[in-house]
Amino acid sequence: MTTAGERFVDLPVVTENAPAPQTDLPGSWTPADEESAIYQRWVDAGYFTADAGSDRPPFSVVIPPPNVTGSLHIGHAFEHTLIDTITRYHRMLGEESLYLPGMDHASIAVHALVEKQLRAEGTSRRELGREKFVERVWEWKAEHGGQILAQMKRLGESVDWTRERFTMDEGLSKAVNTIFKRLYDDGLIYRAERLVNWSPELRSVLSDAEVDHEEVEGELVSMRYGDGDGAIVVATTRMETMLGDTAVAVHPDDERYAHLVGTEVELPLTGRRIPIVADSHVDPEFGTGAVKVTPAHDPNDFEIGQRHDLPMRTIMDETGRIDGTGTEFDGMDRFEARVAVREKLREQGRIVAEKRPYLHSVGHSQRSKEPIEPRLSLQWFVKVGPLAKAAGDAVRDGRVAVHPPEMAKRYFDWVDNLHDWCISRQLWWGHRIPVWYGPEGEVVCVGPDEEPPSGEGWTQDEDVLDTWFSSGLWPFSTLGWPEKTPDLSKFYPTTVLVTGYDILFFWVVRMMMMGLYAMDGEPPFRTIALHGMVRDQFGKKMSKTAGNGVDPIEWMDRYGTDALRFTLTRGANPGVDVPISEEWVNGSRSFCTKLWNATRFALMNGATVARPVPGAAELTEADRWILGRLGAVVSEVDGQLADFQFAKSTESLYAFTWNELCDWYLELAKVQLYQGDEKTVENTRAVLGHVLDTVLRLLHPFIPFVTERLWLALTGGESLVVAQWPAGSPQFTEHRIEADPVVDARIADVQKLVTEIRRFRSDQGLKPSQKVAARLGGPGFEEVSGQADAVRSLVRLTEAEDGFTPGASLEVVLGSGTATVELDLSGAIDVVAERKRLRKDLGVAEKELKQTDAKLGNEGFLAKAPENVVEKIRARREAAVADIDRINSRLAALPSA
RNA sequence: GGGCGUAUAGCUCAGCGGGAGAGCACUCGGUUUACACCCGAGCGGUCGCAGGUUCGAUCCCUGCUGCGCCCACCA
Repeated sequence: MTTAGERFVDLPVVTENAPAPQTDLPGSWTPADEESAIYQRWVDAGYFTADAGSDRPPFSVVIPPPNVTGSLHIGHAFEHTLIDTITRYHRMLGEESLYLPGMDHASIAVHALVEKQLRAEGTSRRELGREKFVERVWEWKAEHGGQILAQMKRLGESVDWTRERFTMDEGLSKAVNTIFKRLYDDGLIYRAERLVNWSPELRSVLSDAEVDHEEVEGELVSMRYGDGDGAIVVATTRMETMLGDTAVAVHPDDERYAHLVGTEVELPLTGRRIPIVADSHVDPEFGTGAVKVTPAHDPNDFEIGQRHDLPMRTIMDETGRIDGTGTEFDGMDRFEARVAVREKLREQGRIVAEKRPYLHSVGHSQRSKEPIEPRLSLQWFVKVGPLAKAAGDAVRDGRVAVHPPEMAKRYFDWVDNLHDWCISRQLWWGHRIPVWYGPEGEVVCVGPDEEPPSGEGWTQDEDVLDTWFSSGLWPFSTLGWPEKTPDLSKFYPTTVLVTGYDILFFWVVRMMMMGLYAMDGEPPFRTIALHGMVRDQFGKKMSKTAGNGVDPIEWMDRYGTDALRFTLTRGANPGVDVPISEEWVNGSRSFCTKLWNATRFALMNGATVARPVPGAAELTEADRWILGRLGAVVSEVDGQLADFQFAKSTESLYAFTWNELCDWYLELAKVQLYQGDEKTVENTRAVLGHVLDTVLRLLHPFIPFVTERLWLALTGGESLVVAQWPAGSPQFTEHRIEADPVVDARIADVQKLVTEIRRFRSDQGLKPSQKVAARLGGPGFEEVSGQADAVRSLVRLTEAEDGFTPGASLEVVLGSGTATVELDLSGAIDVVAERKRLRKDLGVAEKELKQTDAKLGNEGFLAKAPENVVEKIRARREAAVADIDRINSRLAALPSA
């Protein structure tokens, strides 16, 4: 992504409707009272509404559509904060920015929810019938759906509410239908009988992506098929499937069984005889080296069955009950049957061995959590080969960037190994498959503007499409595709997709495939920015069962939205998980308060943006220092934000605001404001105004509310939302004061001097507020004498009067030389404390001398190290020697205890 | 089973070839006229273990160990 400097566009200067600047602020920021009004003002002003007709360069991003059933959890809050931060950044850069909101119809999740309600009412979706059920779902949506949208307002998201979309909207349904028809006509959608992932609870097929593998405790049971010489022992974790066995397989090279291959063995409990076949898939090392083969209920066995032309015996109905085996087990649930079959075989003395518990991995339905059942079934599939290749190539050839780049490998792993995608679901809520079957077995795929075939015997396919089928179209279906809308031409491809690495496979790959296909090779986004998962303060995954889940709404209530947003972005390194805890949110609130108070101080002291900052020649060293630092921070933050380095950019801003602006500049400014001449006071007010104005702009994408409130008070501008981003803008670069190394060194010396004096005072047990008479001098002090008043003020020293006799003295080594501080301590100094401190310093200096000596005595080092490094070490050694001398003479001068 | 990542202060993490850093926590001192949601000072680490490359390794390489994640059809 480019930075501001390269892509700056002028924003119109708006002054109408601008409130007058305030000179005073309330004592504290109360987010709960102000946020909603500020948000409403933004919406009313239309700041978030993108204009497709604008000639500014576009920026667009679509929300990863949350489930209509969902409410805002911490993961959303995180993702949405990042998206909103990027969007606000681009909007301030002057780009025509669209952040498009919406929701996903979440087929399976909605079924689960509404069916649960129906159960509570003593009915079911099948009793209700398809039409009534779907009606019922729409009612549910109207009443309870989309809670999350209101919560997004709470989070301050600058989304374009005029463009809100839902995957079941008319327009989006049309997009789904259009692309289905096109894929069908291109031969990329087909119907086939396959062994699929079946969820008995949903009574529907699931795609591979909707199946999670979990380690579970089962049992591995070995049992004997047949008797006498022809007997063979096989092992299984799923006893009940033996009812559907149609063969036993052994490895072709396995000599133990060579004599049995080609023979038949009697399958217990059924009376059927099944063949023993040789297949190289079998691992002779595992178990007995003989495998029971159930082609209709196991993917491996299915393949073995195909190779050996074995019959497929389906032994379960769609609810997972044993069915059609003609045994006593018919009608039993699969788990019930598992036990029953085992016990029956035990009675017959066929159980040879049992291993319990036996840990193995079993596929579970992601939604309903029950173990999936492989099942032979007629379903619709997308032939992903050509689509996946295009999706891979788009990243390979750089048309789409993956951020962080390491994640691209994972992306390739997926697109290169994708199996055909099962898209039909035996559900009712969703986009119904637009295929009609005729009385003579005709199959017609009906396009969006076509009439379905009429007449006797024509019926539409009962199934709906996988939810991810419509989500895959999201980046262009939401912009009006298949119509050629202004939105589509202005905002497609979207600039960036921000999402978690956990759905790279699920969703991102699908959008890539669909986008490239539907939009003639134009990818759906230029950059894929992947973020991590939110975790608790110990890095543990958050979950309800672990009890470490958190409610972002509660935190926003308690600490303010900005505090939550700032905490989330502070932890957001690209692709890395984010730990969060309430303590840290509290810390972020402190930062907002600090910012508030700094601005309040500035306003109380007449800070203004009305007067431009004068040139460097008229400014004090402190002014030039803070302005130089400000310029550096502007560039830093701009680069980091353009590169999705959220954590680094907030860290830069935090450190600058707190540790430089507040801790040092504001203190130095007090001296200028209270003791300076009129000119200095005016200049200081302008510098304060400018620095805060800039910092508030930089912080606005992260913490929009408090910055808006403060900026309006400070500048009287219309709104930060549409204010200019400082980097790259002429308004800011023209008068920019570059960092000056001499000035920086001077201020660094002031800081060191102040810190050393404070340390001395602290060691001596002086109360921080107690004023002490002192004489400052020495060659080093001469250099910083311009800041003498500031130093005295910062460490509570008063000017020594004539005839002053120091009780203690202190030497501070500065970059420009040594400064001496002589203090009247109104009595003897604490010799013990002082000696302790000096000894400690001496130890540090001696260690330094030893280390540098070792380096400088090393010939290899002198020969091969770069000159500047050697110089640095020499300087360090000299400084250490000087320190040792100084400390020793101080020690000698101390009165003995 | 395959792949990826990670190991730095009590906690969460930056740094990634030449002097160990931040925030929080902790200790001490503070009602300094923006801020106790604050200010100042301080304590705290042989940078997972073992080798190697280098004048020099927390940083690069190899191995080991721990942790995390993703993928996977071990009956």
